[in-house]
Amino acid sequence: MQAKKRLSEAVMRRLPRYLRYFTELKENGITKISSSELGEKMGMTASQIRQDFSYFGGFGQQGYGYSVEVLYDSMKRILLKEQGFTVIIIGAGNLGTALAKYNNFHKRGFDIIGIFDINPKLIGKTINGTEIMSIDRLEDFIAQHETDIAILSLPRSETKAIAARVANAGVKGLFNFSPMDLKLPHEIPIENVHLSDSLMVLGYKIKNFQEEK
Amino acid sequence: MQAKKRLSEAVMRRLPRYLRYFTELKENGITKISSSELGEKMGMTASQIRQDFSYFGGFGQQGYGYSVEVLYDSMKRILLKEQGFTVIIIGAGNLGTALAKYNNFHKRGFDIIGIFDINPKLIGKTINGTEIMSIDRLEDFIAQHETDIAILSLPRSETKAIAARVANAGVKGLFNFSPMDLKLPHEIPIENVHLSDSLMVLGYKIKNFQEEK
DNA sequence: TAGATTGTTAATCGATTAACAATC
DNA sequence: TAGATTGTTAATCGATTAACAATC
Repeated sequence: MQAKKRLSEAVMRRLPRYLRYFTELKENGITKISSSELGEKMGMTASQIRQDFSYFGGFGQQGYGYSVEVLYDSMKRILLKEQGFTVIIIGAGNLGTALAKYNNFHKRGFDIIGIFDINPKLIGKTINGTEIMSIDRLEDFIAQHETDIAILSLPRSETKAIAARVANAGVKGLFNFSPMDLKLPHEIPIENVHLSDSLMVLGYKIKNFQEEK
Repeated sequence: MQAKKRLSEAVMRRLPRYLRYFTELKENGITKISSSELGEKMGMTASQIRQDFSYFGGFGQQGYGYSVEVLYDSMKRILLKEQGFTVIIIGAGNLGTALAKYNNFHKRGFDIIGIFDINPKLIGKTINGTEIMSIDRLEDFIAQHETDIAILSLPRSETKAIAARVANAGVKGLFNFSPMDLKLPHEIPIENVHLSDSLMVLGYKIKNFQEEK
């Protein structure tokens, strides 16, 4: 076991997928697995799996394989925070509302503690027990409730300004749904979900898949 | 100008981002740009941009740079279909409804021609002018309306079976929102949007970003 | 102990960057 | 024509795969 170089982006993006598979194995009562069995299941090489795990010092035992329990616990510890992450949603439109009601976030340890909108008609209503507040109360709320993540489900035109406000107020990371590359002066981690981009990639693949036949 | 080897996945995934920037340049009335200026704007090297474009034979003129008009038209032609893509949404829950109302898909040439659900209370209602139909009519509808893409915004437990049904019925690609890796017997292009995975990546980045300071 | 499978080092493959000749 | 900037070839970098010694 040894400390290795900084985890690469490629490996990091595979971690949630590992966690999904470990959860499934656990639920199915499987207690041990080898890198080659896991590779078969996940559609990747055994070598890559062992290489990935070695970034964390390795989770297995030579000659035996991996304990699913150890895999699951280790990956959870690596990816999640003990107390969970606190999340606010800014923009209670269709998408914001859908995300507020999306149960998988909560299951994974992401707790929605506040929702904000500019529309007076929405303010005061609740979604899944969380109140929609005026965007004016944003800084105030963040000052009073430690907030890890702000989900930005806003019109493109509003996104940059609101992103700067929450970053200044002390939010630690942004989950952005606007079709733009968000860059901030005050540097914090940002994850962009570009739905139209993904759909266009699919469209391109379809066009090419057809042509190949 | 020459036909080159098959476009790599990495380059392909950058194409929608190029299109976004070309659209913006056009809207701002900029008519020409060099690879170094574009690289600066997009946060990538001029070399990578020229290399990427060369997969399509190159869009520029030596000594001059690139015509924004040419860039925009070329990328649109590469990514989109003349008549647009036809899309159905399966699952009219919170997420499905939000996607049906999401204007950016339509702007990019993806037209929602049908919505399906199993819930009798929803059937017959319309979202943005599109009727919600019973899932029983799925095969029937696809047979009558050429359907490029099915968006799957369904419970995890339903996803696999419905995916197989639409693939069999002749849909050409799947846009899957369930937190699972969809594999089908009948091989067609699939794009997965794993929102929880992305959020976990953000969580991991936040944890590490904090530690580094 | 013998067999199995890891963790790690080495080899390969692919993607990005640098350099430069071609040419507008 | 001279200057600029492309398209492309070569060099570098990083990620994946293969091989194998360590060891349970």
